[in-house]
Amino acid sequence: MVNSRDVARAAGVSQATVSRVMTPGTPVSDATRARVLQAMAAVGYQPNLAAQTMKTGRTGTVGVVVADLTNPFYPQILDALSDAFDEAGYRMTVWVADSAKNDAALLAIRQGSVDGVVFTTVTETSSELHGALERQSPLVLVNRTLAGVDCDQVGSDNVAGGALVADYLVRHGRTRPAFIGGTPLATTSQGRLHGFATRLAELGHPLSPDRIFQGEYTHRNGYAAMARALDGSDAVDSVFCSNDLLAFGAIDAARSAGTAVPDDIWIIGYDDTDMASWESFDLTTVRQDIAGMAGAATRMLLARIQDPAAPAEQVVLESRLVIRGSTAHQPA
Amino acid sequence: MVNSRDVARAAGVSQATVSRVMTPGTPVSDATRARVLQAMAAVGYQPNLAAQTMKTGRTGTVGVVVADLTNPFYPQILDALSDAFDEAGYRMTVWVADSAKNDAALLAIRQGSVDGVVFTTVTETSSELHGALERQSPLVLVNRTLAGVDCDQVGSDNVAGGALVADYLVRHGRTRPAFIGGTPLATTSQGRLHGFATRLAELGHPLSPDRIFQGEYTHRNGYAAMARALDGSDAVDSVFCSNDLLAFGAIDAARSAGTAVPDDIWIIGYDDTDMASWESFDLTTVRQDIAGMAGAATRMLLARIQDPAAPAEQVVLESRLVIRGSTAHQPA
DNA sequence: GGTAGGACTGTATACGTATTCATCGGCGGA
DNA sequence: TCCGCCGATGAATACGTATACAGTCCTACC
Repeated sequence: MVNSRDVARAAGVSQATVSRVMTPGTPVSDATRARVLQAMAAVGYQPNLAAQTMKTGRTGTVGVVVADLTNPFYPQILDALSDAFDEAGYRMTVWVADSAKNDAALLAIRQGSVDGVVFTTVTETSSELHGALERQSPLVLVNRTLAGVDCDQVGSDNVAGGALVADYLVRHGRTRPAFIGGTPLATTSQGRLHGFATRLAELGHPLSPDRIFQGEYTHRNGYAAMARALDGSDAVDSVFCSNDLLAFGAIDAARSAGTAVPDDIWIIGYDDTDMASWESFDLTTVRQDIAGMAGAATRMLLARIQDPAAPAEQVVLESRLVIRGSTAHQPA
Repeated sequence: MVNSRDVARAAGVSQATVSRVMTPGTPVSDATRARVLQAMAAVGYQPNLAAQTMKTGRTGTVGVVVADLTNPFYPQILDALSDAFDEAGYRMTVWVADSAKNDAALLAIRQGSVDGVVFTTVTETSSELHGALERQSPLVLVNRTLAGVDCDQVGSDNVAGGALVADYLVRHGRTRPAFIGGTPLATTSQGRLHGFATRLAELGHPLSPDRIFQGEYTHRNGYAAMARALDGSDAVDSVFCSNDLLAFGAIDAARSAGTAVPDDIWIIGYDDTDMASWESFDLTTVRQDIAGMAGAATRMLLARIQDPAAPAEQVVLESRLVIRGSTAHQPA
């Protein structure tokens, strides 16, 4: 492994000068700079990242915890985060959380292997998380947020999103909706249910508990819940799924059962993933600004790394309803 | 940041002993070990990864380059790789390749920020790649492989897979197939097309060039290609798509055009991603052993890191046809 | 009972870089 | 002409860990 000393020898300068050439804002004459750069190219020098990290305490790497890549929402946000960090000159380490990988990510901060972490899937307040916050470790919660936790968070207004759907359904005479939600541990699902149920009640069509189905955020569960909803004695005329993946499962279940969408039943999702616009699904859904979330998260995390003691910032993005074929197009 | 010296002071031992406690195979008395472990817990010690890396030259991190997370194949393989590396005690850095991220990954090896890299999406032989191989950098090609390049590779037998499909179609009287492929730069698509066309010719039903559509591996392109295929004057009775994502697009296009699947046209994909089994698609497809590929890649990369000079290994996994509803179920 | 050897632990050092401190030369102002 | 300042560079050091080396003590065996 060729190091800066080798370059120095080749260029006839000291190791310190080689280092200076790579550090902006340090005085080096044009002549020596040129000589050093040429020597670097000649010997194929690459600075050793571990050594740089040890000296500066910065790794130039951030971590991202994502759950369940089979939910297309996460690849999309990962994609957006990747672009954003890339542009900022940061590398990105990914933990695919099947269980308690959150703690692994927090550990990584303590080990100094990442400068900060983005969580996309926090479910509860672990003691590890609290510890990390007390230690002022740079971290940002995206998507799933936690009320009452004093740290940078960026999410969308799930309550408002749920209310949007309630408004839309009732306005079009769909007053017997069901709700298919993700795990109750997910704050996203909680918020959407809450906003949905509350607004329905306000509009005089309260959501009965036996029309609420909850489980993992999977296609399979969306399918199973929909099957049960269709089986119920009372006729459900619409279904609000707390994410697109569940909605896809629900659509598939309806299709299997011979129930027509949207003629017999309306289906609405949440996220507006790319797949929602595919003809097979053509899903009416609440659009989340995924790129906006990723952009805000990146900005906030980098700012936090700069100044760990700054006051926490909480960003809430607007959501809006995207109407497609899984609900009837009513000409005004 | 608390370091091993702090632990040593707290435990009343030398820094070297603290280090020994963490290194298996070094002699430490039970009493000291206990005292040190207790001190570690008391002060909240976490070893500094950068320093460890600098001493040992090993980072305990591997890199993975994936392309296009919107193709469900990649999340699945990423998931599998994540599990495998996790179990092996390695961290995983992910590059989401939108362009020339391959070079970034190779650079990372030279910078010592990863011990090795898995490529899932190599398209051509860059000079960077050659340079890395000459430098004996540990790297493994998965999925897309390169003939004539002397390095560890694991892929599936795309030629055989294409032939499987040809056999199946002709056996069931579908003799006017079209082929919708990914970019010709992708060795996977090349191989599948080659196996498909060759076997068709052998069976007396050569694939005419105007029934070959190629483009990016996207839903959109699958849709567009299918639309054109349906527009053609001669009646295409089946379509082989070189991955599932294209097939989903093709199914959507057929659905939009009012062409019934499988009654009017058969559609076959490649990969057997989870989504292929969703009722909306119910896609006959060539199953790739994704977990097997990930497992082999992990094993090979770690072995390569152990011994960079070992002879290169090339693994080819079997594929098999999974028959579903997008082709007619013919009772024997 | 003496000694060899093994188990354990402390001291010292090196990994490759960034950065402080000191040195040197040149240049401008008085 | 001389002094002082600044730009440019080299020498030296520290980051936190792993490990070679050396020392100490104890046990076991002759």
